[in-house]
Amino acid sequence: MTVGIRDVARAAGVSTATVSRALGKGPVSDALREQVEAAVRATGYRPNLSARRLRSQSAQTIGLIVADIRNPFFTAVSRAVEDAAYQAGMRLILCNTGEDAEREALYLRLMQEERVTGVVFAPTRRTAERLRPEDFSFPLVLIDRTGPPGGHDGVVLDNVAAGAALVDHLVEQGYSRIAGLFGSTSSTAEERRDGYLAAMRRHGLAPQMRNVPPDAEPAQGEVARWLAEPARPEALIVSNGLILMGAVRAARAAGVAWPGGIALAGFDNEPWTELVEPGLTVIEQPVAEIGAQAIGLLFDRLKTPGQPVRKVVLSGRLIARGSTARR
Amino acid sequence: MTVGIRDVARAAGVSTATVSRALGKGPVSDALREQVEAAVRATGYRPNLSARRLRSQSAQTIGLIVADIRNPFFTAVSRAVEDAAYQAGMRLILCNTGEDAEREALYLRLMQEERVTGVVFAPTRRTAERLRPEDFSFPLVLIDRTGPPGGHDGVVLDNVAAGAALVDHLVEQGYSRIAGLFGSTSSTAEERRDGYLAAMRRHGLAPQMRNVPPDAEPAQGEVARWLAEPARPEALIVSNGLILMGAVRAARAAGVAWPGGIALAGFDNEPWTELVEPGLTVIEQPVAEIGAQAIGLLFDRLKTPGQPVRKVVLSGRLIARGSTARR
DNA sequence: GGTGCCTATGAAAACGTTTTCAGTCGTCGC
DNA sequence: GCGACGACTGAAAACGTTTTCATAGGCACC
Repeated sequence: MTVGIRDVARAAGVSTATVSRALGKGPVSDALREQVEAAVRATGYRPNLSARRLRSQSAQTIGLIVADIRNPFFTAVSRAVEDAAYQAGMRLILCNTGEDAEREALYLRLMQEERVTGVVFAPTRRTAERLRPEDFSFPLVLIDRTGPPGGHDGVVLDNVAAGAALVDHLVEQGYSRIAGLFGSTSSTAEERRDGYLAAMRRHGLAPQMRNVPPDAEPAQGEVARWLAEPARPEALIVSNGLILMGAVRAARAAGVAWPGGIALAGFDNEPWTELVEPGLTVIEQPVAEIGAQAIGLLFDRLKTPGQPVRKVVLSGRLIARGSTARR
Repeated sequence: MTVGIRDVARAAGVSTATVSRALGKGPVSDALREQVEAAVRATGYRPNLSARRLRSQSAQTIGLIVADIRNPFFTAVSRAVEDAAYQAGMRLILCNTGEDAEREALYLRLMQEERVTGVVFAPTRRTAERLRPEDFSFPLVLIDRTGPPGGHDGVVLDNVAAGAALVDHLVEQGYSRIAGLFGSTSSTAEERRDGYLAAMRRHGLAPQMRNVPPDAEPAQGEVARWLAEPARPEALIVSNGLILMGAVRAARAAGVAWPGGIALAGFDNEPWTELVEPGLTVIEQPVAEIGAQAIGLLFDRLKTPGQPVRKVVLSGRLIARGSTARR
């Protein structure tokens, strides 16, 4: 029915071993190699990757597990990962967990069954904590969020510094009643909060913090309530792009302008943060670099399995815009 | 080394066939099934999917090939496709082509080699034209863009109607010098242009059209030039979300306000189109529905291979905002 | 009590490759 | 001219499953 390597071998008048070598990198005479290539063209042969993987015990596949591909941060990172992967001749399996620990476990199990070459994973805090390297037969690189030290390679933003940078910037612009709204499921949000807290203390200011599931709708609700309270803060720092969107929606809905009604600053330099008027002050993450570094760490570990666990910490860049104009 | 089905069989005191049946749906006595499950737990056995696929000739995998996952339209669709796929017990392989015909061909070949169950594909116009069903051994469902009639199942927006709806809306709002800027690589843009053209003729207005590669930067450049010309149009209709972003950037950069300087309308109800001030009038596409329908068509065809080719045409929804306020 | 059928099970074949192993042939060095 | 060696090739094993095929046992029916 479907044409296999034996059909090609027969057409070329050689053995299947020779066909395999001609298509791979084995030693074959030029004459036979041409015969084989002609036979491949004639028969329209396409190798069966399942069979190849089974025999060669190498999947040439990397898995990408993120919370939600619609989060622009993950979208951008995934594109970088995909580029790097396909450039190395690997395919990409994509999984969305929706921040659900059960689905995370499910997909990790799937990766084991696929016998993937490696996995790039942005875990929830809960999963990150119980992630034990010895449970996995492939390199696991964590992005955005990190586990306990010494566990897995990872590439993250310097979140503490970034959180502090936003506070410093706002203080410099003349704000003092600076509140923080942070995501409740990731270690990333925690670190940004820690940076916020430390900087507030350093400036001798009273922190004011809340937590919220890291999505636009819950954030919008929380900010709406907050804006309605009598002691509304002068400025609000939020811990990711989706929460920032929720905050902007809430402010619009309540008729509160920024920075006049409340100054806004957050994370992720998504295109729209510039287009909103006034533009939003954000910490830009080097998304492409994060994806590329993750694949780099992964390949390094494949090459040198025994090397010590590495954590690449990248710096964010503060982009000051109108939303935090001088008070 | 790694634990296989024979190890489980040995541990359970049964044959590998019984283990396979116990894990699948074959007929096994309750007693043995429990023994097998215990053995699986004890050994930590994980089936090898490559082997399973090879033997069972069923990959349980669907491929998704889009131009760029960072295009929010594709992001949203991909999420819907992924949800539906995993719900059906299938995995998703993601490919970005960057509107490059060569990569499209590469990835289609990859899908053949993976022996995937089916593929959801948003082809460029050039590839769509030469897409012949008999070249593929799996169902291929086209989304967003469509090929020659009768070729493959597909789900698309009613682009002609949508393009016309934007014109009608602008005319109703009092505009007459309405220009159109359309993407140059997809049949979708062509159809939207056709709708634009037809509606302009119907209203007795003179069309004014340009083409541009469907990305933000080229669009920004083109719109910037256009805005600088003496006979600037009163209104501009653009054919997708990225081009709309380029247009907005160009207008901002040139200090041209909307709708005063130029009215703007486009496609894709992305979150930021609402947050920009004034908000942008767009045609909203039912993205989740498109993804779900694509998987639906795919499964239908697997079940009933011989049925006639179907094309699902979904209607867009006009969301009128300030960018096209009455003139 | 024999015949036939149905269910549960195991042995072994099969899936389509890559890789090992054992040559074969020509060439080189002496 | 002969042994060793190297480069190329083919036969067959191997990868880890599922599936086919055969068989054993139990049960119903006459």
